[in-house]
Amino acid sequence: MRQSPTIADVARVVGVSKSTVSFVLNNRPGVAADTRARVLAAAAELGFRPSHRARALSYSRAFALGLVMARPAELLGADPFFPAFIAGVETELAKVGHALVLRVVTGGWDEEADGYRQLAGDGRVDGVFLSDLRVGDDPRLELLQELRLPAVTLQTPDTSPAFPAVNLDERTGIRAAVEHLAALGHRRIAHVAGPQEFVHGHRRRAAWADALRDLGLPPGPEAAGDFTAAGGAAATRRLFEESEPPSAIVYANDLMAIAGATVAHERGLSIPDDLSVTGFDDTELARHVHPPLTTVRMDALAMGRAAARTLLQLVENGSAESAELPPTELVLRRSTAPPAPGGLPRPRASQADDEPRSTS
Amino acid sequence: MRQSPTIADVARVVGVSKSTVSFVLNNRPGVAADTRARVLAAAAELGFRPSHRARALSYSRAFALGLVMARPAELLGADPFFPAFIAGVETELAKVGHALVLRVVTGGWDEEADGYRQLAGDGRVDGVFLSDLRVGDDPRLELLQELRLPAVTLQTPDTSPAFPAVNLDERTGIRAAVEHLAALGHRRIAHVAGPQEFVHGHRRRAAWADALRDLGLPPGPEAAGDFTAAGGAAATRRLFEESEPPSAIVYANDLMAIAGATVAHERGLSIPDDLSVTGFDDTELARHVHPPLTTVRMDALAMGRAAARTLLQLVENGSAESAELPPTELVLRRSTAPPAPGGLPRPRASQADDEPRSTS
DNA sequence: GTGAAAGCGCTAACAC
DNA sequence: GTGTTAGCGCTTTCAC
Repeated sequence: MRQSPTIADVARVVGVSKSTVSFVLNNRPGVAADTRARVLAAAAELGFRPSHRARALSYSRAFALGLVMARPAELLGADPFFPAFIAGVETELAKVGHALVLRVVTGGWDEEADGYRQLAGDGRVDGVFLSDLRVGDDPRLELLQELRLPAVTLQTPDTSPAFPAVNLDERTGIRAAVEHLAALGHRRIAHVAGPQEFVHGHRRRAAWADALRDLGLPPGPEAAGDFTAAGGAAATRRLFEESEPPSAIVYANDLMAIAGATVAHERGLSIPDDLSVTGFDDTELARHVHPPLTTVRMDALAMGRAAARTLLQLVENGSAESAELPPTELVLRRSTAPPAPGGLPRPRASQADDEPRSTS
Repeated sequence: MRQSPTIADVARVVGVSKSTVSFVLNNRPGVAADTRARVLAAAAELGFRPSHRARALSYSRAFALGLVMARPAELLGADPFFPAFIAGVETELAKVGHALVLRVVTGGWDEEADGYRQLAGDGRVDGVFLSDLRVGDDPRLELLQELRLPAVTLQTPDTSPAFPAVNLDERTGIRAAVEHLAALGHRRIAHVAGPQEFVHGHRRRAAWADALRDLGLPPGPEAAGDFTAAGGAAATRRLFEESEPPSAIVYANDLMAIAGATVAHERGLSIPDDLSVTGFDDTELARHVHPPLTTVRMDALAMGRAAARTLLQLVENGSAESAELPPTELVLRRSTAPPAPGGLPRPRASQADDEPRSTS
């Protein structure tokens, strides 16, 4: 028990050869039932555990999948996505004995590219998850093909998809938010956007813009954010400097929405009476800020699970279908109300809104 | 370039043996300068990258370190600690070509123990980081010794330390918070604690209690939280039900503080006029809530870096010194002020704000 | 200085 | 059915 027992130890104890043991352990046919039983018994007896390292060398596989998180360090702690996503990924990987290896790069593209190059070159992983897809030609797509590293993208890129994707319909939830605000009487509905170079930032903005258009509302004012609280606060301040400030703001994530609401408070505005706001993500905190945040729920855990399953399949089979997740839904809380001039007495009687209510 | 070139390819090109190439690549002495140069040139030319898998098998080392995150899945996204900690760890590991492998366990102790067992048994990692240390005998300590898996703990356990630790002085920051509140005139300073079975939860509470005692103030009321927003809100409500509610609350983390402030708002209390609150962590959001949160800053990134360096050293040398991080500091913002002259106003008619916890 | 060969623990042809 | 043998790609002892 000082050294972990090997396949050879098991073979010696049973009195068979290594290959027989290997066959049994891998459930291969062609082993006498009796022998099989004795091998299994001996393996259990010795506490045999196959060496992952030896298997990896033999199979030329890492039995591990990789995730490169490229984020400025400040944002990492605030972003609710990765932890939940990772948890989802891991639950699937653990089932099949794969590991998740993580790289964090805080610098620019070069450092990020190096991250993938090392993961691939070292043979540390058999495939990677591609989050934060960039609009247009994401340079990582080409890089990964060059590296021959299988991947699954979060969201399908606009360009020809080289890899299977996990798709989350963000549009439906945002549209529901805009429709909800319009139904309350808002006509000047702004957007604080995420970075437009990212697919998710871009799509959320497009969903807002399209919803306004479809409702026959004028294009609302907008301000660029960066998904950070500081960026959301700054963007909100810019919106307030408009000649005609909005009566409602649709934020591209909860963090910016919460920071934006704070800016409003500090201007002496009351939410939702003077300004309605909506978020995106439905972070745990969303229901615990004042007022509780109306937001679009997205299931990062499910996304992680789906991504892991898809990537595992791709790695095993050489191909995999893209996965579709259920559409995002609007969660009504108390940060939205009719606009101030209308002055309707707020009919907010039933607010036990723990269940998402899709308005579509 | 179809197959990654091996040490044998390099040897053949140069016209030397594999072992010579190996010697050169590992900077071993005893190779003619000329030969060495030719080997290096050929390796560069071929784009040779040593196979991590083969090295791992030869050295019987994984060149990877592990982190098991044990958290209910729903809460993972809300916790600001892990992402920042991981970023810190990774910056150090990347430098020396090690990988970080992650396990997420959402179940109970059995699942967690299995996580460590698998990581060790598979030889996936050479050591692990132990976060969320439990007070008293943390069962993982014994488990890891049994598994012969090197570890570094975040905070030194109360019991005989079997592993080096990375120590963060949380006490100083909390004490500063209590002293700050006392200096403002508060005499009834409450605490919303983290789980007392965890070292960090326990120490933060102790720091608060000790500070009160040292200032000659009466022991304040307290309520148990669980580091989640929901738990912080519930604990805060319990404090308000005291016969003599506190005029200030020291929270064991920002998340609970923000949720607690929301509860206060909903009772019609104004922060900081009617109630002062302080947090712990200094998350990005802390400065972007209303009012900006006075809190204790802790540097999870630095903790990750220190932990990685310590664990690497332990794995290399077989022993390592514990590391001490700079003491936490109080960050003054606007959630603290002198107590209201008349004491705490009677809470407004309390609304039915016991939102059931979402389970998804 | 350099090469041959054994070994890390497993898989997989190919004989018997 | 089972054993023998040759890899997977690297390190390392030991001759030369």
